[in-house]
Amino acid sequence: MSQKHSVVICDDHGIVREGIKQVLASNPALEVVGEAANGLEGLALISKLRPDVVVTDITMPEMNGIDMTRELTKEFPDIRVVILSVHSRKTFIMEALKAGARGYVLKDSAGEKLLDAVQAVLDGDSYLDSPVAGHIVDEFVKMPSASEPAAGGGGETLTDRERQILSLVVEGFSNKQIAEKLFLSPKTVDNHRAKIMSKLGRRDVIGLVKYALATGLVDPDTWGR
Amino acid sequence: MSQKHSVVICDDHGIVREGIKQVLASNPALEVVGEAANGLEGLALISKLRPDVVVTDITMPEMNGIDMTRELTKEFPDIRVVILSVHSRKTFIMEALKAGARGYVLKDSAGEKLLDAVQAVLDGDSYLDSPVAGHIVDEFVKMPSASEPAAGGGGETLTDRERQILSLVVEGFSNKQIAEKLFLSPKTVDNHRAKIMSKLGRRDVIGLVKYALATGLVDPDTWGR
DNA sequence: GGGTAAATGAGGTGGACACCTCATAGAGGG
DNA sequence: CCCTCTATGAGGTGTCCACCTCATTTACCC
Repeated sequence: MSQKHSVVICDDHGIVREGIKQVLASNPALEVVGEAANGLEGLALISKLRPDVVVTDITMPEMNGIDMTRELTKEFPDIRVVILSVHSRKTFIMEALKAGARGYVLKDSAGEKLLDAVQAVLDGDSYLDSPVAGHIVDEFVKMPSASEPAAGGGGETLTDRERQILSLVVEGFSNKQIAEKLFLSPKTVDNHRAKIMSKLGRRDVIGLVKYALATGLVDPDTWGR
Repeated sequence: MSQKHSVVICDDHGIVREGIKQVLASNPALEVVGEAANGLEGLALISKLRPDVVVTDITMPEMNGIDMTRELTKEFPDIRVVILSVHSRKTFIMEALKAGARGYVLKDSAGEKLLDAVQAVLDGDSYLDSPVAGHIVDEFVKMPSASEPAAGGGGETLTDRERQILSLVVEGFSNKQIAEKLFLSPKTVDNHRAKIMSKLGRRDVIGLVKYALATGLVDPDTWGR
């Protein structure tokens, strides 16, 4: 008899975490061992707790769910990630899967789908919500043998670090604040920033914000709070 | 004892509805009698079921939660409405209260607050989540006299010129470009800009962009590219 | 092992901007 | 008629940032 499978939940809204917890509770083989409100918190918690599965939102302050997933699967390839998001756009799904997520469920869907997804990734399978699966199929059909899709739309691909810093810039943090947050020199942040702008062909912060909103790096709905 | 109080839930995300239901289930005096995924559905359902309380999101397709509340309280003044939202902006809260909502809880908050809010409105009271209450207090403090503009730094009314310049700033134009466009001295634009920031209590361009998007000064859909 | 890319960091320069005071001129209200 | 609000403009100061070059370390790939 195998013991319970541990789950960590990441979402910036308390009510949503509550909902996920309650949904997962209906499967007695699952145990929620921790919760985090953003990607950075999540990473810290997960590397401490080493859960079997992580259920995470995409749009979160500090660090988004996709960047977190990317870090996570790099360091702990055994941990399965299920993305639970409001976004059904192809770019999100592609990014999430490339980052290493094995499950993708829309928040519109019933709780049962989340349970199925968690079960699937625990079995080593993948699970895509049906509207999501449709988009992915479209994508592969359209792709002949492309080398690099260069997701993010703009032109060049940003590195992990660059995306992370970009999202902090767009949140409104200054170079100095970002440097303190990430334990870097302000000069390093400046350099990353310059690289980002050169890659994206933008000349100011507003251009970066537009890029971030257009590509969904930040959520247009909750960003403007 | 009195019989159970009936509740209808409106939210466009299944998982969130699930969460709300589970939270409310911990109070045995409450019974969720129906769910809707948008305001129109909600209105139809509510006029059929006549629940004691409605718990609703703001952002929903077809009809948003505030418009729904307005219709609702006009037709059925006895039905209490609790808003459950991600938005902590004053404008949302004020609109919701003016529309007739008696409770306002942020999704960031713990589920317990929602239970308290539902209990409060059932008792005929009002309930405002603490960060929300803070904003409302700001609003009333600001009202009696505008003699102290610098102190609060809260939301004040912009003049036409200020709004015009703000929208150009948010579009990404520099002070110099705006000056040329409006046949002004760059210094004048700078002064307006300073006044705007002082009025809105923001310290950088990103703050201005957030304000403009949140208040609809620029169109979130077309702005991003 | 050499090439390439990413991440880190430093130096310097100029420009844009946030923040301050001050001044003037017109519109509107008591 | 004064008083306030708005719009216009100027002066100055300091900070942050965009843009440049250069250097080091790590890592991955052929």
